[in-house]
Parts: sequence; C-alpha cells; structure tokens
Amino acid sequence: MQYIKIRDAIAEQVNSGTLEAGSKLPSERKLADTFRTTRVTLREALSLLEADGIIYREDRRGWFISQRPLKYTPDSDPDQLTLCELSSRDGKIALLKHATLMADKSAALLLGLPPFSEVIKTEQILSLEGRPVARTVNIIMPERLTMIEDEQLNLPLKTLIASQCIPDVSLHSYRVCVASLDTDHAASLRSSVGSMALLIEKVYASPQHGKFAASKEMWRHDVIEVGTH
Amino acid sequence: MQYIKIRDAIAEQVNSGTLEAGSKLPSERKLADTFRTTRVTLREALSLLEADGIIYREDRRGWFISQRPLKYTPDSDPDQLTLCELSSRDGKIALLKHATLMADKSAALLLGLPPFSEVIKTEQILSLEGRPVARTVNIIMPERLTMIEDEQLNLPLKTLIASQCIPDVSLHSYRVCVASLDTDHAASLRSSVGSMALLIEKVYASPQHGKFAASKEMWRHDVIEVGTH
DNA sequence: GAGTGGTCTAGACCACATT
DNA sequence: ATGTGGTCTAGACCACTCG
Repeated sequence: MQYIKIRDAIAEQVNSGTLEAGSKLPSERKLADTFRTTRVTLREALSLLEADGIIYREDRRGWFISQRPLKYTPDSDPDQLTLCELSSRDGKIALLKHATLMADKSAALLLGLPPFSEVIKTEQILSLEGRPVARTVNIIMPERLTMIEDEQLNLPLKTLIASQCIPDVSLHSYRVCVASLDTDHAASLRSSVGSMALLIEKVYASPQHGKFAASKEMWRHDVIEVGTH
Repeated sequence: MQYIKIRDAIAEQVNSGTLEAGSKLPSERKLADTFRTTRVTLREALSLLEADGIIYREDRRGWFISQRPLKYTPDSDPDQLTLCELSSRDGKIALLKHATLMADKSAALLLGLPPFSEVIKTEQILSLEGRPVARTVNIIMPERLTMIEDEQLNLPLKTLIASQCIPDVSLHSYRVCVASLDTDHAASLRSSVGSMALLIEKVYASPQHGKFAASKEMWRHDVIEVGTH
C-alpha cells in the first residue's frame, strides 16, 4: 500500500513545519514523479490527507495545507464572525442572494411550518482570509421581523435576531452531520462535488413565538469541529 | 462527469426502494459493465454515495445499502445501547481489551492528568445487527472505582459509572469531529484505511472528583449523526 | 477454485487557472 | 501559451472471501 507511505511522508513534512499552513503543495505530476508513482495513486494518498483535514483542495487550483480548525461550541453558540475572532482569523460574510418565498420542505420541517408559509431566505458565504469555507442558508419567519435593512443581510443570523428585540431567544435545537457537497455548494466553496463537509443546522426559538428562525451551514470539513468549551 | 450520473442512478434505485437497506450491491465489475464504464470511474461514483452515507463498504466484502442513522443527542447523552434501542436496532457491545496502564498523551489531555498517572483503559466494539460500527476507548481513573467485575467491562461507560454510586455525574464536555480511520480502527470496523468516520469524545465529571472518566468513540459515519431532541 | 475487492500502471483528453 | 487538475480508459496482479 504505497499510498499509505506517501500519505505519511507528506503528513510528516506538514507536521515538521517544512510545509507551512496555507501554502500550496507541488503539482500532482511533480509529486507523482517524486514518489515514483502515477497520479492515480498519488491522488489516493492526497485524498487520505484531505479526509484527515491535513490538506484541502481548491477546485482546479491545487492542494493546500490546512490551518487549525475553528471550534464551534453549541453551548455558547457563537455566531460565525465571533467564531472567527476567537481563533484570530479574518472572517468575512458575503451575501449570495435573498428572497421572500414559500418555505421548501426542509425549511418547513425545521421550523414546523404549515403548508404555503412564506419565509425570508438568505444565503451567505463565509470566507477566512479570502478562502470561502462555509455556505449558510438562513430561514426567518417574516411576521417576527419588524424591519430588515439591506446592510443587515450579511450579518450572522444570530446578530440579525438580536437586533429585533425579541426577548429570550435561544438555540432551540441543532444537528451536526457529515455530508457531501452537491454541484452548487461545491462551486461556492471552490471545492468539488462529493467532497466531505460538516452540516450544522440550528433552530432558534423564543417562549412567545416558538421556533421562528433557522440556519443550515455547510462547512468545509477541515475548517471546523464541534464541541464544548 | 459520468460518475455523477452513475451516482444519481444508484441513489434513485435506493430511494425508490428497489434496493433495500442492508442488501448488497452487485459486484463492481458487473456494475461497471452495466454503466458501460471502467471500475475506476464506477468506484468514483460509489465513493460519492459512501460520502453521503447512502451506501457503505465492507473491506473486501463489497458495498451495502445503509440503514437510517442513529441520532446521538448530547443533551440527554444516551449510552450506546440505549441509543440503539431508541432506533429499534440490535446493538451489542464486545470487549476488545482492557488494562491498567499509564495514561497516554491523549488521555492525559482529556482528563487533565499529571504525568505518570495510572488509568484503566477498555476498548469495545459496538455492533448493529452483527455489523461492527463503532470502536470505543474508555479511560477511567482507578481511584474513583470501588470495584469492577469482568462482566461490567462490556457495559457502556455511562452504565459502568452509574454502578459506582458517585453522586451527580454529568457529561462535562464533548467534542465531535470528522476523522478518518487508521489501519487498526479500519480493521476492527471491517472498513478500509482513510475511510471517513465521526469521532465523539466525551468527558464525565462530578462535583466531588472533577473529570474522572472519558471515552473516545470512532463511528462509521453512515451510522450516526449528532443533534438535539 | 472462482470471483471479488484492493491496489497499481501508463497512458489520454479537456477545460480551466495562471502567467 | 503552458501547465494544471478533473476525468476517463483498459488493462494488470494479488490477497482475500465465499460457496
């Protein structure tokens, strides 16, 4: 099993600091030559390293060394920008699109909505040092909102909610699971179809209104982990 | 991108119920013939389905249709056997090995132990309907235990702790992350090196003793997800 | 013993990113 | 324009599983 040895050789280079976080690996053809093998086998090794979160792939751009992951803690539920700050990372949110429309099946399920409910839906991209790492879909029930300014649409959902003066909002429930990227998500994240990702779903509720907002975040899996403290 | 079409074709067969959960797919060579392609491309498609948790691989045995995943809820922190029961699955725990030894780096870190601390370490395999799906390492500080019978060693950690009459034990912290299987774990789980997995770490503590026990569970990723309720 | 999955080779073409 | 990664072909051998 050659590709195990190749994986270990590259992993060692990363751990020893010879290859710095964020830097690019040599081209697949060069690496294949170096290890005296073919691209197919080399890519097998790279995929293992990718699975471990040690390197990541940018579609058609090459392979790069991962940074240390962010750590999302459901207990304190920091919003995305706070999460970045906690790790001293340069996080920025960009708005992809937004619309008021009928809730789709997944949104209706998440918020327990009756058929034909209208919701506000926004989609955002979170970038770290310019690299897109997560795509978020936010769903909000419009009756619960007094007013949204355009500039607020690229705020984290939690921040937006906070501006709405609804008392006692809390993270009602969340779900974490391993997922893989579809064509659309892959493109937004400069990744490729089928890449592993971590899906984090959150539902926000208040005693008065019950469940009224939710988000689905699709994270590149090398970027985040989940836990306490 | 042929392999996307092949993936979708197989996924459709699964969703429509033509292929039942738990059943085996035809051999790779047959499938490659069916889709008029080579094994390499076919395996690309199968890997996507595996990443989505729709199918899973048993090392050298073939590809199988996944069951619906268990759902681990840190809030209530059900033990592994309870978790299986909640989904009406036939879960069984087998003891791999156990020993009293010096805490390794990862154990010491988890429990905040001083150097040269002795701990009890047990390793277990959880099987669902006979299929090994998770490997658990339990770490316990021996001072906190009155006595352990051999028959208790294949109990879930939480159940074992409950038998020890330590008041107010709680799940102190946990961590969930995507990981990949090393040679050893892969073998225990009838999987292959580098396969994606979900790692769940838990630390138990009580007001009197602080952190005194922990577990690291390595789950085949098609089998489990994490969330509330 | 036949068939299977695991691994590997040695190419090829294309679309895209970068220069 | 060059080189790169993404995709695909058409084989091969071995070790293992299973009947």
